[in-house]
Amino acid sequence: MRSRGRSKQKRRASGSGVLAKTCPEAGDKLISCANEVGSSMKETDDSNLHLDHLAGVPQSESERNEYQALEPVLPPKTLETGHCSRNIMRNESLKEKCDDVSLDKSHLNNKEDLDDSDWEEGSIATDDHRMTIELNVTPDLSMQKRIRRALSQDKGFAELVHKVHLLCLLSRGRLIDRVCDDPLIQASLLSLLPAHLLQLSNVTKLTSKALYPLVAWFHNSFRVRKFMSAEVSFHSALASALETREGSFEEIAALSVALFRALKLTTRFVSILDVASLKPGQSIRSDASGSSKGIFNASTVMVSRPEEDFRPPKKLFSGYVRENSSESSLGQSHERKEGHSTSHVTESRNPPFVDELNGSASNSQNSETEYDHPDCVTNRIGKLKRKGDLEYEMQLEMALSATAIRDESKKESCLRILNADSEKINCSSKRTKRIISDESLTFPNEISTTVGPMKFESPLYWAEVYCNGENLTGKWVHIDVINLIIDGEHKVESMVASCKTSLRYVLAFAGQGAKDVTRRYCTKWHKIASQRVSSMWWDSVLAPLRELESGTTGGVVHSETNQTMSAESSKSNSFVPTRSSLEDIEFETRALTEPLPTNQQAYRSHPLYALERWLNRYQVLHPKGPILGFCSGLPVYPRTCVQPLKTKGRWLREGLQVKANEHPAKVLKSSVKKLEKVQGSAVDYDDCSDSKENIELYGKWQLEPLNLPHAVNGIVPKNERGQVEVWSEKCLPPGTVHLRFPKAFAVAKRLEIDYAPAMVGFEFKNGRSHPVFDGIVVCAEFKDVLLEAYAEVEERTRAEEKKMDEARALSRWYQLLSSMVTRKRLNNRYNNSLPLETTSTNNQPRDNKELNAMVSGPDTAKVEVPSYRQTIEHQHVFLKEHESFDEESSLLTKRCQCGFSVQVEQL
DNA sequence: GTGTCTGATTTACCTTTGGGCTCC
DNA sequence: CGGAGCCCTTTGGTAAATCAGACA
Repeated sequence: MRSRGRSKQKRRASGSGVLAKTCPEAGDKLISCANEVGSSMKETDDSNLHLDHLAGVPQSESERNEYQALEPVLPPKTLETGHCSRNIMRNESLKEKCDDVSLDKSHLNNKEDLDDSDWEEGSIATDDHRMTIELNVTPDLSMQKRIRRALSQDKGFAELVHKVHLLCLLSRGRLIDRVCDDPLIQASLLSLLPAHLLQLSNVTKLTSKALYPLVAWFHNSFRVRKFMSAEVSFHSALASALETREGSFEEIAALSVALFRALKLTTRFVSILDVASLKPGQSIRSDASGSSKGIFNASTVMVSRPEEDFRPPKKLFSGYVRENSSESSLGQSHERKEGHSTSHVTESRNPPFVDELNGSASNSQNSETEYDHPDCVTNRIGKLKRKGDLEYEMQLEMALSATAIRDESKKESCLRILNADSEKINCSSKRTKRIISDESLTFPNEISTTVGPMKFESPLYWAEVYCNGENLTGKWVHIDVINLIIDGEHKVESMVASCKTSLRYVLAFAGQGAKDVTRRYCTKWHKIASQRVSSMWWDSVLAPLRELESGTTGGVVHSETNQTMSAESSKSNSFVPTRSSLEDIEFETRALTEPLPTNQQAYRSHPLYALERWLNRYQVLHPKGPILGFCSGLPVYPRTCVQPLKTKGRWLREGLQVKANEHPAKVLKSSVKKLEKVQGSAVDYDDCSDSKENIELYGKWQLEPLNLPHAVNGIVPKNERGQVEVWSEKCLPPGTVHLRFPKAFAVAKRLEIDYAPAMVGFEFKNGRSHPVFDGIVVCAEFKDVLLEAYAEVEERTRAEEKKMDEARALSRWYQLLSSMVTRKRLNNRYNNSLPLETTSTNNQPRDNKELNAMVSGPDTAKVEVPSYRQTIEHQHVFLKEHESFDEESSLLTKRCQCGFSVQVEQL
C-alpha cells in the first residue's frame, strides 16, 4: 500500500506539474483542495469502511480506488510520516466514534479498557485492530452526519476537477489547432491531393455540396485506429499519421482540418470536451462502461515532454475493428475474457475519447514504467513469450485473416506492435498489479480500417468549414470525415446520445482561440445546462479565446443582401455583420426557439418555458399568456411571464413600495407550527386562518418607487422602534443622511440634534437574530455641523490622549528616579558597608564616592533631579510658595530650594 | 431498457429586534 | 445609579434539490 501510494505520488506529481503549467492557479487550487478533500475523504472513507463492515458489505473496488486515487495528492512529507500520522488520525477518529456511540456495553463492558494509553501507544499496531473494535457498533447520527458533510465537500471538489479538466481540454484543443496550421503538414497534404480537388481553393461561392468529393477522398485515403499515439508531441503524431495515412480519431480529424486550411478554406477544429462530471461520484463516462475512473486516471497527454525527440507512436491499445470483423475470434475471445465488447465498433461502449484517455492514462503509467525500467523497452526483442502471449498472437493471426488484411507488411507491423504491447503490459503489470480499468488493459487490436464504418462512431472531433455559398450570409458547415458526414450538425446530438457520450461542451478552435458552439449541435439545451459549469466562469475563461478565434475566422460577411444592407447601414454607422456576430445571433435564435420538452420535470428549471404547476410559492404567472403549447395537457407559458413575488417588507428593502389599493397577488398561509410558536400552544386554527399571520405577496407590476415621509424641521422620520432601516441608500427618508462614524450618536446627542440609529441588517447569534447598527441617520442640514463637531471631538480626544501619555511618562520617570533616590539614601544612612543594588548596572559601586560620581552625571540633571551628592546630604523641602499649578493639565509642580521639582497630578 | 412520475430524504436558504451580569 | 460592554449559546422552518423506486 505504501509503495503503491508512493509510485502514485510520483505520477500525480508529474500530472500536477502539467496542470500547473496549463493553469497554475487552478492547478494549485485543485491540488490544495484535493489535499483537503483527500484527507477528509480518507476519514470519510474510513467511516465508509466501518459502515461497510458493519453492514457486512465489502468495500467496493471503485471506492477503494477513489481512496487510493486521492492519497498521492498528499504532500511528500505526509508519506514519510504519513503512516504514523494517519494512524493517529484513525485512532482519534476511532476514539471519537467510540465516544460518540457510547461504546455498546455488551461488547465493551469496561470503558476503562479504552484508556488513553491504548490510544497513544503503538499507533501502527492498533491499525490492524481497528476493524475488530468497531464491528458491532451501530453507527450513530453524528457519524452519518460527518459522511454527509464529506459528500457536500465532494461537490466543491468535483466542480474544481470539472473546471481543471475543462481547462486542460481547452489547452489540448488549442494545441491541436496550432498543429493544424503547420505549413509543412498542410503542404504534405496538398501533395497527396489529386489535382482536380485542388480547384476547391478557387471556388468563390463555396457550398457544402462542393466539398463532398474532397471529403470522400479524404475518407477513403485515411484510416482510423482507435488509440492515441502516446508520449510524442501531437505534431509528431500528426506527421506520423500523415505518413502512414493512419491515425487516431483526433489525428484524422486534425488532418482534415489541416487539409481544408491548406486549401484556404476558413476552417475550425471542433471537439466535444468530454469533461469529468460536475457532480461528485460520477466518472467521465460512467454511463458508458460502468467503470468508474477518476479524472487523473484518464488524463490526456497534454504536452509532450520538451526534451523528448520524435519517436514513432507507441501503439498500445486499439479497439477499432472493421464492422464486418465482429465475428472474428479475436474480438469474441476477448469479449468473453474481458466481459465487454471490443470488436464491434458500435457495440464497443467506449467512445474513442475515453479510449484515448484510458490509453494515455495507461500509457502514462506504462511510460513511467519505461522510464523507471528502461530494460523493459530495450530488452523486448528476444524476451521469452508467455503462453498467453503466444495464444494471443495466434488469435490475432486468425483475426487478421478474418478481417481480410492482406498487406503482409501491415500484418508484420501489427505483430510487432502486439509484441511491444503485450510486453509493455507485462512490464507494467510486474511493476504494479493495479488495473487502471478493464478497458485500458483490453488486448490491443492493431487492425486499422478505412475511415467510415457502416455504423457511425461517436463523433468527438470534426471540422467546421465556412461556406459562403450556403444561405444568404454563409454558414459554418459541419464536416465529419471519420463518419463521412457533411452538413450533419443536426445528427450530432442523436449520434452522441446513441454512443453514450455527453454533449456538454462543443468547442471550435481556430487561430489559437476557441468558441463555444454547443448551441449549434444541441437542441435540448435544458438537459445539458445543469451539467455545465456556471456560465459566468465559463464566459470569463473563453472571453480572450473568443477574441482570438473571431480574429481569425470572423471576417466581415459580404453577400448581396448584406452589401445593400451595409451600404444603407454604413450611413448610420450601425451594425456591420461579421461571421462571428452572425453566428452569435444564430445561437441566440436557437436559444429562444428550443423545442418544448415532453416531460413535465424539464419545465421546473427550464430557462424558456414554464408550467404553472411547477412554479414555487413565490412565483406567479403575470400576464398569464400566451400559451406556447401543452405538455401532458398542461398549458406551457414563456418563462418571461413568471414573476417573482415578495412581501411588502422585502420590496421595501429594494427601495420599492406597493401602490395604493393593490391587492396581494398571492396570499400564503403561515404554517401551523409558526402560529403555535407565535401564539402559544393553544391555538384555534380556524380563527387564525384569515388573520394577519398570512403572508401577502406582491409582484413587480404592483410597485412604485419608495415614497418615505420627508424629514421636517430637523426631525428624522423613524419606524415604530425609533430606528431607520438602512438596507440601501434608497431606504433613507428624503432629506436625511447616513453618518457612519463611531460614536456619532454621542455627538448628535451633545449638540441636541435629532437622530435615529441606523439598522443595517441582522446577525444571527446565540440562536436568535440581533439587529446590527452602524452609525446614525440625521437630517441633511446637520451633516456638516455634525462632521465638524466630530472632527473637533476627535482632535480633542487625540490631544487629551497625547497629554495623558506624556503625563504618564513623566510620572513614571519620577517614580523611578525617586525610588532610586530613596533607595540610595536609605543605603547611605543604614547600610553603608553593604554593596548597593542599583537598578541599571551590574558593576556594583564600591563606595559612596563612586556611586555619587555615577549617578550625578550630566544626564540626571536634565530631568530636573539634583546631583546625588546634594540629595544625600539634603532633605527636600517643598514650600507652598514655590508650587505652581497648571489648570489645563491639572498638574501641580512642587519645587525644593535645591532645584529638585516634582509634578503631581491633582485629581 | 428507458423515460417519467412520485414520494422520501437531504441540503441550503431564510428568518430576524435579549437579557443578565460586571465594570466604570 | 446608569450606561456600556461582554457573554451566554450555537434555531428551526421551509423549499429546493436529489435520490430511489414504481410504473408505463
